[in-house]
Amino acid sequence: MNDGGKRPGRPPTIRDVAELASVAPATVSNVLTGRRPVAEDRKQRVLAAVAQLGYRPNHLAASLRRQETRTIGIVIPDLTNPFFAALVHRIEELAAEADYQILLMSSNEDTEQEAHRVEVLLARQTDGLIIAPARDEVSAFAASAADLPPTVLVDRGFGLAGFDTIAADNYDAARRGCQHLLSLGHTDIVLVVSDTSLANIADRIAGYRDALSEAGLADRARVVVGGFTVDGCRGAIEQELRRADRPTAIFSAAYIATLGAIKAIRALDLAFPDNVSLLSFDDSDWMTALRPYVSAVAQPVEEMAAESWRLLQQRLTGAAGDVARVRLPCSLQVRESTRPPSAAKPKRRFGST
Amino acid sequence: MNDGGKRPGRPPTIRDVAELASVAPATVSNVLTGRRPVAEDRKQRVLAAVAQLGYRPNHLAASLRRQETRTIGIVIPDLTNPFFAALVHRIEELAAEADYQILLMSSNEDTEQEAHRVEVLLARQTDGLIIAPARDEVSAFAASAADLPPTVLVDRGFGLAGFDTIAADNYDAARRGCQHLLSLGHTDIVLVVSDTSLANIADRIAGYRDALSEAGLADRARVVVGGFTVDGCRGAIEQELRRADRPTAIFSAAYIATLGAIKAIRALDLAFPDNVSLLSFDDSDWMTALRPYVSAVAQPVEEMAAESWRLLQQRLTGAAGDVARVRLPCSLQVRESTRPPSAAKPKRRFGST
DNA sequence: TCTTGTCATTAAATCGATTTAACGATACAG
DNA sequence: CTGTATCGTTAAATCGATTTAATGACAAGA
Repeated sequence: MNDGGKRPGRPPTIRDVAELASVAPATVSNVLTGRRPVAEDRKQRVLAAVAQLGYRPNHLAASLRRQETRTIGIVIPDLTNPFFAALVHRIEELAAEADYQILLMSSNEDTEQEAHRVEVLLARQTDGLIIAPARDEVSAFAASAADLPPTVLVDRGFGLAGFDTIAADNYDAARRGCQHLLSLGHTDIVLVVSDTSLANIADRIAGYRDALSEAGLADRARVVVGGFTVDGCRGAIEQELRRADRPTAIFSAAYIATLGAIKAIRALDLAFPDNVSLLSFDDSDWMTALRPYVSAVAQPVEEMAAESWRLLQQRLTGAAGDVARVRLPCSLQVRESTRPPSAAKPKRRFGST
Repeated sequence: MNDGGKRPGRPPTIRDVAELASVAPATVSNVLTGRRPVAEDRKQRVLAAVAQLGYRPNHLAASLRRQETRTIGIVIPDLTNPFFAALVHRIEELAAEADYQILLMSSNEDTEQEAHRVEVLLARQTDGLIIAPARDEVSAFAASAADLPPTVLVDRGFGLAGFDTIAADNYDAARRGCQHLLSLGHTDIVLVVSDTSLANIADRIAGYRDALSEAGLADRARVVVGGFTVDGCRGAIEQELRRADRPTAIFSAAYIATLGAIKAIRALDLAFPDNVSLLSFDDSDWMTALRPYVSAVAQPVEEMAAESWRLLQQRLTGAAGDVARVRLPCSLQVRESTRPPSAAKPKRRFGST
């Protein structure tokens, strides 16, 4: 409200505060940062001046001098994917508690955009980076780990040299999911994935295949690629469901694949689990809102976020040792959409519409 | 890879580049920013030096000098709400195109946290702010509009003095939604909201009430408050559904309320639209994945994001005039969950589980 | 030949903080 | 009473860029 008559139109600087309190700028700094002791009376004068001027330290200047921005960059493929939204949400929360802020960028699953965004973050002197890479190669976003500030890779790029990496145990999760379906008696299980080029997905495929092999059904593996859109997945799944040897179970190995699967089943006037069992990778509130509850493999998003932040913070404070590789276990939520295959395969129609 | 022998361990500065190219730092700046002309031969020398050293301008230093950070702060109540996730996603995309980066913060629906986050953003010299406030008063996050850089308020705080504000036309949307239900013959329509203190919600309630009044059913209005959690909403709705005079239609006026409503209906072994019609505020992919498709009032998220960015950018470039107030229309998606009330009110059980 | 003007170039000032190093005052040991 | 240590204080240097203002070279005009 009252600018004390200093420098009209511009926010007050540490110099203004110093002048008003009749001390040196360094003293103001010492009061505010608490780095060095300041006599009580001067401290009060400074505090009063700060209050009177409504002084707010320019974080930019401090960052430049300190060579530390307390900013971390986060790059994710797509914020509209609830998995990444939840991840970012939690990381932001944890970072804020430690007085770190986040610069958020989406790569839109595109390596070129990703590389550009990382470049921008580097220019902005972010203290650290948390990246969920679009691809599993470092070359996509940096020449090498050495070119980057402390960086942790989450969800993708697991095990890349020089980085702390965190991912869900996709292999184990897919294997257990498939075993669950096998234990129900399914032998025709289609795995629906978005894209095969990601290690994540490759792991899920491997887990699925291994579970089948262990059951002596290696030759029954059927993997369908639906792409990164709901409609793409839906189309691919519809095609499978139209075949004469229709699968008795669908294991949708991605968030969009699940949406696509549900829509496909519905589009063909089929029902789960009556006509096909459905198992989803990625859990959400909707799984228990849908009519028969949808069984799902739940990724430990919160833990992935927590672990990402923990590892990054360790590096930031120099308390880190060798690069860490953390695999976090998924949990299998058996609900209603997975049941033994019905021998008759009845085709049920709906009353509505 | 090769640091040219300059300053080991520290990234090269403009001085290093200048020295290597045998020019003044100012010349390097002029080459890189293109603000003043530089002779071709020197320009080439500079560019070569930049490439050799792997020089990357320190954005912090530039920001400090230019008094412009090309950073905008975004504060939203909750990133796990798909509405806000989509909003942020789109704004980030648009901002990136204009070479602006975003600092993202969640207020967690809490005004204290919100005020603190805004304070942090101010200290960081963000050029502009986009806020979806936790409450509709300015006092929650600033003494007044004058204390803030160019700021637009989106979704909430519509019409607050001194700000560009953008919101969906909640009143009209709720009114039309209710009219739709009325036109189907419903007279017992319960409106479920999260919280009544928000203007947004008040508008929805008003639209709902007005639609009822216009139909001469003012006294039939029933508004249920479920809070900000799915379970809270579910509980509140279950209670309504258990009453003897069970409503024939539920209008869930928020994302969580819809989830709660669906879960409540299911928990009581009821079905929509057979036992109760269901109309959702906020659309999503899931609405057409659920068994009977869920009718919904769709908020224009993309447009809200676009308009937010457009207005902010106008202010940033000084091209703006009076504060703008933009109401964007919602669209009513009539699908399968809304139907005429059945006279018999049959209680249908599911076969499964 | 001597201005006058133009233009690329650069030395120096600047942005707003923090940190270093120097300083002066006081307290204490010898 | 002198010499040393301690401690709060501050002038000045610093972070790494941009911008201002001054410089010098050269061309055109008188």
